[in-house]
Amino acid sequence: MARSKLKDCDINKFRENLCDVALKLFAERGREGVSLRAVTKAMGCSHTTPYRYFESVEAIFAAVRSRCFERFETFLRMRLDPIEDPLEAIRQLSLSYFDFAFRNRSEFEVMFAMDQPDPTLYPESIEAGKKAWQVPLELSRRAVESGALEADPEELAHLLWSGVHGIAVLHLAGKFSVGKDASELLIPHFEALIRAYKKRRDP
Amino acid sequence: MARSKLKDCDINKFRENLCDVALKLFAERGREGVSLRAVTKAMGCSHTTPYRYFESVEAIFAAVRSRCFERFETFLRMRLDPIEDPLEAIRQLSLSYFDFAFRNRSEFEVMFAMDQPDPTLYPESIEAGKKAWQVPLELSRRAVESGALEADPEELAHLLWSGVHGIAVLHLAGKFSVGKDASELLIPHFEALIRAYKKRRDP
DNA sequence: GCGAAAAAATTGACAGCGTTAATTTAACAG
DNA sequence: CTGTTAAATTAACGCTGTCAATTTTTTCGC
Repeated sequence: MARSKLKDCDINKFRENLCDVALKLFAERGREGVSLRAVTKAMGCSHTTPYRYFESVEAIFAAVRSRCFERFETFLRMRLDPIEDPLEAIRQLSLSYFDFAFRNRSEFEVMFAMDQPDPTLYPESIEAGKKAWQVPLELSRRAVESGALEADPEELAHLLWSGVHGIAVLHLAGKFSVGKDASELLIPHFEALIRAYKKRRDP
Repeated sequence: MARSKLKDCDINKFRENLCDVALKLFAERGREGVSLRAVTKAMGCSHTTPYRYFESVEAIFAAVRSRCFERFETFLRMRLDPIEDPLEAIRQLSLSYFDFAFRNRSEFEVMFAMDQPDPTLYPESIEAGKKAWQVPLELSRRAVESGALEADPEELAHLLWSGVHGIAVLHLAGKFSVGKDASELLIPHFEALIRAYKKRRDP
């Protein structure tokens, strides 16, 4: 047994505090403005202190990523839980997903950036992502079980998720600068998906 | 008139050469391995020379981005042009889009990263993006005009694009690590879109 | 409580990054 | 060849993450 004088509680306290500060800086300065040195300065400690609690700055961002996924999931559930009608809930998921991405841009970026290190290195981060993924999955299951849609719930959830995600990231990357606004695509996407998986009267 | 001794030809020569080297480094070392200093070292000039031809490293990446979009468009057209059937072409677009993203990851990242500077600062880059965007748009138009599908071509193209794009970026971000493989989603996505926009016999 | 041992945090240094200013080299006209 | 201008270079600055050496703080046996 490692005779560490550092109790788990203290470790987590520091890590949580660091993540809190990082999230605050995200909101204030954006992703670019958040570095190891910037965060530690905001915390009031030296820039090497985190190395006692994290392996590297990548590990730090992985922890922050987990927090973001938790916040993301909470945000979605808060909006979707009150909605009873399964299809209306799916519609609202699209809008809420985009809404979060738009209003918490930095968090969204750190969650879904393409230049992440191998996620399997940070299981905690994967776990948080999986938990958030349950939201669209549960919604799809509900829609299928209620008889509103006819589909493999997992496939439906994947298409719902990736479709909305594509709209969100293309918007954030500025690729919709011409023509349609991204938010105008959310409803057509929702409607097309419903049309594609609507239960037919007679096959 | 600016009495610059630097002919436009020479300017473009340098810029093109720099982009070529950057693309080569992309393939060799990935996006992370490409910096101003790394590129200039590979070119055999000092790290400040590009400042005579570009305003900043952001401007450099904007130029590289344009090149990537051109290569992307060429790649897609090469695969799609021989295909006559409009629906089969759309199917192939999904596969080819993903294929490019998977095999030219760094280029795809620099094209679609969420942390890009305001794209309106680099009109050339926007223009290249718009040109590539014509590919799915033309395909959608063809599918509608041929009577295979019934849709607003622009809306259809947007949903086709964003759907496939979402699958690609979620895959590259490692968010499909559990369960389904990304490429298994491309066909369901294609089929759902076709189902949603298939012309009905009797309305 | 005190001194020794261990833990935690700090400082200092390093290589890399983008950027700017000062300097040197190259090119060209008269 | 000379003087002027363009082009490229070197030097420096502040920033980044990381590692090693050092100092401060905490803990524990006596």
